[in-house]
Amino acid sequence: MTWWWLTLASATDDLFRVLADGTRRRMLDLLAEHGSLTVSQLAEHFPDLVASGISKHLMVLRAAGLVSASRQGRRRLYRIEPEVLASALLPWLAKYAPYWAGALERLRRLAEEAEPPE
Amino acid sequence: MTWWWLTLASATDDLFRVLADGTRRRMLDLLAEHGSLTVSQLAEHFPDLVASGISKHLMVLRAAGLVSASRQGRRRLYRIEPEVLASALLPWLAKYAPYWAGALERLRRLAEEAEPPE
DNA sequence: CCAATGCATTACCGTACGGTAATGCATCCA
DNA sequence: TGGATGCATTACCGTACGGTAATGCATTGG
Repeated sequence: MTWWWLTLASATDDLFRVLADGTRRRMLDLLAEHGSLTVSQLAEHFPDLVASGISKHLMVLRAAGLVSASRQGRRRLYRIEPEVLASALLPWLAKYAPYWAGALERLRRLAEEAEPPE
Repeated sequence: MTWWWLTLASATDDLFRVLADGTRRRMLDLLAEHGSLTVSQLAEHFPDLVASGISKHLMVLRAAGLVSASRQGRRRLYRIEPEVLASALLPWLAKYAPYWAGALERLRRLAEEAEPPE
């Protein structure tokens, strides 16, 4: 059980709760793919959600530090913050790394070949 | 919104929802560390939970395939299934791998040095 | 300048989920 | 063999969370 007046949840805990929602993960995926996108560009991919829904998910992602926002005229540009995701996820993954030696090697090779956008 | 009569959630989605709970992640961590543990051995680490709570979390982990159980007399031995976690998590991680080249290299080196229990 | 655009924020609602209590069912031991 | 142990399962409750609707506030174009 969680209480609002106690912030004992670890950063890792917060992260997994943020990632537990499929819409937010798709938003992260889109931002990882394109580097940065405006809210309306993001919203195009979620026809089932109204604007406030999009906005709320982006608030959650911002609060977790997984994305950052900057004004661009009257639009708002969202950018992914990959290091935040890495620094929260990779330490946790390290506990299971011994089981995954081969798979991690493949993953690392993927990382070398591809280049991030921008 | 999710409806019970529609099982459109992807395996990845299920996985993140399972991992969203800190208790379940600690259970996985303990099993990753020890290889396999009985329910009461696991329960020792969760003094705030009653037995049914422990059992429910283990049910969720079992349903996701992240752990497997076998009878050991009147005890029940839980074992981690690391490949299931890997096959669900690593494809998702691959999308972000380009951002994490260095960190993944460190992680892979960790995997090489350490050996899994049993 | 003033209506329209782009987005944030708030209030509110229903469902999902974590928790406990109660019950039951094997298995072991004295 | 009968009570105790180890665990699963079910029913039930409160909170957290995802969703929409309504409102507001900059910014921009006509």
